[in-house]
Amino acid sequence: MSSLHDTPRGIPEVTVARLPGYLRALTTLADAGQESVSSESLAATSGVSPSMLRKDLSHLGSYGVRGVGYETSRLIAEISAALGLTRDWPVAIVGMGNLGRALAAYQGFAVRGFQVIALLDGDAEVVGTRIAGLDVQPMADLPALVTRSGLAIGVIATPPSAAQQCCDALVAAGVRSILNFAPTVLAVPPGVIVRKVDLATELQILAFHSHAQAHAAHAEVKGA
Amino acid sequence: MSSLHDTPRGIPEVTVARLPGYLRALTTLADAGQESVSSESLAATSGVSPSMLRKDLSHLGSYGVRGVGYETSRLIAEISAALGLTRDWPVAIVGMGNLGRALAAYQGFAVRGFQVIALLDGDAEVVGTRIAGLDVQPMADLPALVTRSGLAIGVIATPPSAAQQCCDALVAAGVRSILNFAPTVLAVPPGVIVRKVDLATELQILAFHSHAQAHAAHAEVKGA
DNA sequence: CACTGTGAATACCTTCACAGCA
DNA sequence: TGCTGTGAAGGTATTCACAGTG
Repeated sequence: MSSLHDTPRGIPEVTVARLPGYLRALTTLADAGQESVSSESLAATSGVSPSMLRKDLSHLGSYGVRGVGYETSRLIAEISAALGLTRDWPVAIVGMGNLGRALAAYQGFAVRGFQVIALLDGDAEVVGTRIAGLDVQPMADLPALVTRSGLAIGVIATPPSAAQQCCDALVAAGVRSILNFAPTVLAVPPGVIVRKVDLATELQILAFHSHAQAHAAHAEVKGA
Repeated sequence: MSSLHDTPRGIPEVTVARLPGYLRALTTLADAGQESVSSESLAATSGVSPSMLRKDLSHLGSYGVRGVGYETSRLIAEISAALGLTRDWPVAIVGMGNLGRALAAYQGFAVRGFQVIALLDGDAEVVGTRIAGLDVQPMADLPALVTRSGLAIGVIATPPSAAQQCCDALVAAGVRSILNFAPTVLAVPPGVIVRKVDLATELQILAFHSHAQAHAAHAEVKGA
């Protein structure tokens, strides 16, 4: 029943990755005053198929009502609980270059429960400067941040050459969840989870499709 | 043989998504002077299994030498060609809020072949202001950008409420590849490809794992 | 009756294991 | 001999189709 791709609580990784989308769709519906929603309608809003939505939700439990649908507020509560959004998650950003500063200034982290509590940099020149209302701290402060502030999530925004070293420092301090913006493959011990965000990769994937399409269009013209 | 998940040239979507990673690993190796690399070594650098790497590369053709490995420069050329990186891809960013400005300032787009040629905004107040060396243009300029500059990739960095409208404008102007930073599901006609980058989603996935781990640790303490 | 929850079927992706070739 | 390229096997994810139920 449970497999290698299942998470500790038996929820498949792919399902976990889709839950935030459902949560967002539900929040939108709830804000609009909808108290109940069918799998068909919620699936459409979330951009997935109704059967996939139902299968995903079935991993959390049976929170729907047959013949009716899902109670919006109930489902929001259940998904939030499953994702662990009932508590706050302190975040630290490591690397105050172009990207790090952009991330610090961008208010996208200030969503439900996530808060940037510290900015760090390995360069003594940068430490102590003030960015987006926070004093940049040295890497040596990491253990104290974990102990005192419960830091759980680290964001790596360093150049690729420094990423592994910063990752090691985060892991050594006790951070178990890392969001990596550096274009590098990070090596981490078991139990530490890394997710990667890479603009260059995304653009190259888009380029492939534009390229393929231009090709196809050209072939069509030649064939006609 | 070919399936629904295959791209026009018969390369599976998952493979396309991994090619940029191989390309980066290869570039690193080439810069270090390595002229040849085995699937085992390249796979390790790219963070995948050797068999997956070989299967992926086999979709592009037979560019390896049995008993030896892959010639670094040759493979770089072949993957670049497959991804369509042999030409330039002009990019426009739509939405000059917090995120859009951060993206415009961040030099992450300035990788091989990608160049931000225009910044756009729907707000007349913002149009005409200068950001990161470019004058912000009105949305009405989109068709001309596509015609005159060959704009092919649009980046949406607007608030979610404006995202669909901007997406429609991009599509109407002829843009077929969209990178969406807004937390919304975009509806697009067939032939248009959308990729999504969402910090909130990434953080929530990480929260799930931290949460699950805290749970597991707690259970262990109780059980002991 | 309408819609959920779920076994069964299908499609897809990854890994295995080895044939084939420099 | 050593490593690639690939059919076959195994495992995962998605869709189908319908039994179950408020």
